[in-house]
Amino acid sequence: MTRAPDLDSLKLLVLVGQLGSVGAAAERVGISQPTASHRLSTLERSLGLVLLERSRRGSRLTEAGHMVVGWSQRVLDDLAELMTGAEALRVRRDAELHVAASMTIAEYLAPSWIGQLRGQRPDLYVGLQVTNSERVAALVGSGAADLGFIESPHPPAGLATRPVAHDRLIVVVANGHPWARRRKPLSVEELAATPLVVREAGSGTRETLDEVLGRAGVAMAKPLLELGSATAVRSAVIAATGPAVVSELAVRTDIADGRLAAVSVDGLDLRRVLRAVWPNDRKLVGPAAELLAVARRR
Amino acid sequence: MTRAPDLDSLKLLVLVGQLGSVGAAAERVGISQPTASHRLSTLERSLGLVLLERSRRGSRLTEAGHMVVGWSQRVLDDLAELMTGAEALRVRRDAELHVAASMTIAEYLAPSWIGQLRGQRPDLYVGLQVTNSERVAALVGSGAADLGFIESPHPPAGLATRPVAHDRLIVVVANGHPWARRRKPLSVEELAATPLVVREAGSGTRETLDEVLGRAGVAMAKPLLELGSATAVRSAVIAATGPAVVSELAVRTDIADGRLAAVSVDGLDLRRVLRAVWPNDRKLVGPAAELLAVARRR
DNA sequence: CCAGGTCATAGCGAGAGGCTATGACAGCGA
DNA sequence: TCGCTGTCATAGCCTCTCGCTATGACCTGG
Repeated sequence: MTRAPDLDSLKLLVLVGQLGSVGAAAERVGISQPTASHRLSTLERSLGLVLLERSRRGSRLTEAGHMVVGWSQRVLDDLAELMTGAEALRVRRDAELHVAASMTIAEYLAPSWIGQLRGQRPDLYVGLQVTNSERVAALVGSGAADLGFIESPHPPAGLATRPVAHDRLIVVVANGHPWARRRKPLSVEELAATPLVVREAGSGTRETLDEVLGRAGVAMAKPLLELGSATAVRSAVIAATGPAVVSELAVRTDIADGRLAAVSVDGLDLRRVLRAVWPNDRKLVGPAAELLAVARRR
Repeated sequence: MTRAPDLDSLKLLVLVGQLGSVGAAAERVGISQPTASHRLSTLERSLGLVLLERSRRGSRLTEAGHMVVGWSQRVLDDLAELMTGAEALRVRRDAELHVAASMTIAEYLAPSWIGQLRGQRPDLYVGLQVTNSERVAALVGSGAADLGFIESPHPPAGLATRPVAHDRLIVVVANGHPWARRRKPLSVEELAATPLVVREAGSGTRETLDEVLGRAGVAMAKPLLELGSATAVRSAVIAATGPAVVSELAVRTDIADGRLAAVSVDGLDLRRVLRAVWPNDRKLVGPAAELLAVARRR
């Protein structure tokens, strides 16, 4: 059984690939050259692969090394998001820029935005508060937050607002599920009649779903399961608990590589706009304006 | 300075979230309850967040805990791909199913496919050989590989073939680059006249690019830089070395969250079909057929 | 009020992983 | 041809992390 490699070694490997030398990579991460050498050997042993072609004039990645670097890169990128996200949650109190966001945005978009902003301004501390869209509006309105991001269908009155991204709720099922092989879209009635795995009442995702179904003139069946985060819903679907309705942001990669199947529903528009909000009377300046610019590009 | 959390602790946290108890999660990963308890405390301290709400009847995730679990989930998923990928490279020799794939497919799609197949058949060992599309065809033709995946524009003669996915090369630039703010698409001539960061000659990506440009009647300028993997190209673009042409698979997430900008090119069709290939005379059976099925669904 | 469940603390032992010092070897210039 | 410089590897030591067991403190339910 191969144990999980530690992240520092992966980072080291990536650096060796970029810098072409074990010693240089060691210096970059602040460890001695022998230590780096030893760590890389350990990594190779633990993966059972030769990753580096060592010579007296430096080290180059082998074929396998290139592959592992590619995979490591993604692990490390995601880890960086985790770290910036965690930091933003942590420094909430005494940050220079106070951001409030609804859950989906906070989980899938905000860390990346904040990370990019901090790439431009490394000494800027950003605080992130996550609540539901209604409370985001209140926080921005009261000045407790400088900038908010909401997923609510109704832009709140009294606040300046601007769309930053689009999102769509989708019906997903595990691969074994009969719906995965359907060729015809589901009817709204069929969907409404089926017990689903959904987010808990009060969440933006759930609200959107209820409202869209209501507008289509149907009432949702009693949920199969109510869960407190998109991640939990996703896990339940993968475990084949049943169909679910969830933001495409949460399952984008699962669908891209076939782990989950998206089921289209006839005549149901589950798109929604993700918006930035800020106090109406103030023009956005400084870090808040920069963050908005980062969020808006794309 | 917050150090990188170790992956085992993240996994433990995810399990606590699912199982609702520290002890149960500890048992699941094969460590003692006190050890798990201690590790979780360490994780909380290192992130500076309270992740669990402990009670005498179990432990529940806090708000911050939910966020961290979501971010961790993605780190762990990527790590799982790394591990299956590495294993597939390692057991190449004595695997029960021999797969050969070109680089882009091997890096971005194959680990997920193999992971899903191994989810169904845990004791099946899959070996992965990565080379260029031409050699993949040769390996399959000679029987050295049971199933191949190629990104070449010309399906090789004498082999059964079936499309499994689509891919597209795209022009990407860093956000500061002038092209990032363009509203008009680039002309083919403009693109061809600009030195680009590209994959090395001989790679499927480079071949596709050369061929498409040739068909459009232009010749590519001398490359700014030639690199040996899509990951390296991506890094160069992020470092603002210059524009690059790379598979969308490599930069999908970067574009989705605005780290890189895609530039459209007028009248250039850079789509390509990714195909499975296998010997013409044999009907696919067993693991090879199963893997093809996994790759084809979506 | 005890039984069975939870999580936390204490103390100990082993091993991972850090460091410095040194060796081996290739390439380059004098 | 002979150092000089730069590469990576090995050896030996020491620290501190992280695992374990044993135990405590505390709810909940019978």
